[in-house]
Amino acid sequence: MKRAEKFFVQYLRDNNLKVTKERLMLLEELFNSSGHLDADSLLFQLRNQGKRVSRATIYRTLDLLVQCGLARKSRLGREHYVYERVTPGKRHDHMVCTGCGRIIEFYDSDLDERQRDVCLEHSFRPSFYSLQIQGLCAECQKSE
Amino acid sequence: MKRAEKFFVQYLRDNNLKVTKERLMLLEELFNSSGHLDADSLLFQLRNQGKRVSRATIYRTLDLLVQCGLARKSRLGREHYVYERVTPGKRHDHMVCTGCGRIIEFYDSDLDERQRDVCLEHSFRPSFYSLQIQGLCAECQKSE
DNA sequence: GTAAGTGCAAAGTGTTTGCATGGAA
DNA sequence: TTCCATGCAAACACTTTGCACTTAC
Repeated sequence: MKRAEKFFVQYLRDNNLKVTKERLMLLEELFNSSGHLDADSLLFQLRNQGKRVSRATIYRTLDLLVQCGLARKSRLGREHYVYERVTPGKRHDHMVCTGCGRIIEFYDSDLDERQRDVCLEHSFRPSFYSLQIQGLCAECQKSE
Repeated sequence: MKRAEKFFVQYLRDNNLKVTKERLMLLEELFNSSGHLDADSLLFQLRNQGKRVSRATIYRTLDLLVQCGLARKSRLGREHYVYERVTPGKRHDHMVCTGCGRIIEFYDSDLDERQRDVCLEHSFRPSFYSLQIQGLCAECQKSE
């Protein structure tokens, strides 16, 4: 966490950007949260702690975190973007429930390897958390 | 194609819905087009043929086609929904370029099988075209 | 004739942007 | 003191909805 903050501050300095309390706040919140957050969840989490930021700043800061490689932004099958912290070396993929939006993280080395091969065949370069499986989670199957 | 139309008409009748020229038109257009279309592309393709429908009807009809299983709706990593015809028995998966939005269809039996296993392990039921790989296509890698 | 479908325009989402004010360096 | 960042509200892009009119059955 401290490491991420150092990295972020350095990145800001290197790019003539300013180190503001809002930016550090957002970084901390994202790194303290596990899993996938959208801009609004982040906003409400912060509000609950009495910290106030505008939506615009959230979007702008998250973009910054994505640019410097500390976060990843993706559209996991639903109506809005979700952000997650990047943990180098800890690869994982996602199952996204089209019923309730739940996101399951998993890792399977065979699948990972096969994915790599398939991508090579199509000259396609997979991104970091690139593979995603859509379907229904156990809960949603029950209530069908 | 005729088969799909018959099926659709039957579905409409069974549900006390009406068989309108707009609905048949949309079905035909989707089935004549290969690949993935968003609502607007569909609108413009039809306009170019002198056929006029409203955007609202397009969305409403596409939903209908999804409900009866003739089409699939998904958010393939970009800002809007895309629709594609369902071709039973012809499984395929998608690579989505996060650079330009291009969608590559592919099929790999090993990957498919492994996917099935992983899903079982998590009591997750993958949907029809469930697997998606995000990354950069060859073009977009060049122009980096 | 009646219920359902259509087009239009308005309202909804979630995200981005322009601009005046505030704050880090 | 100088830019850059912030908050606000307006703009955006895409999708959905309400309503008066039209059409299938």
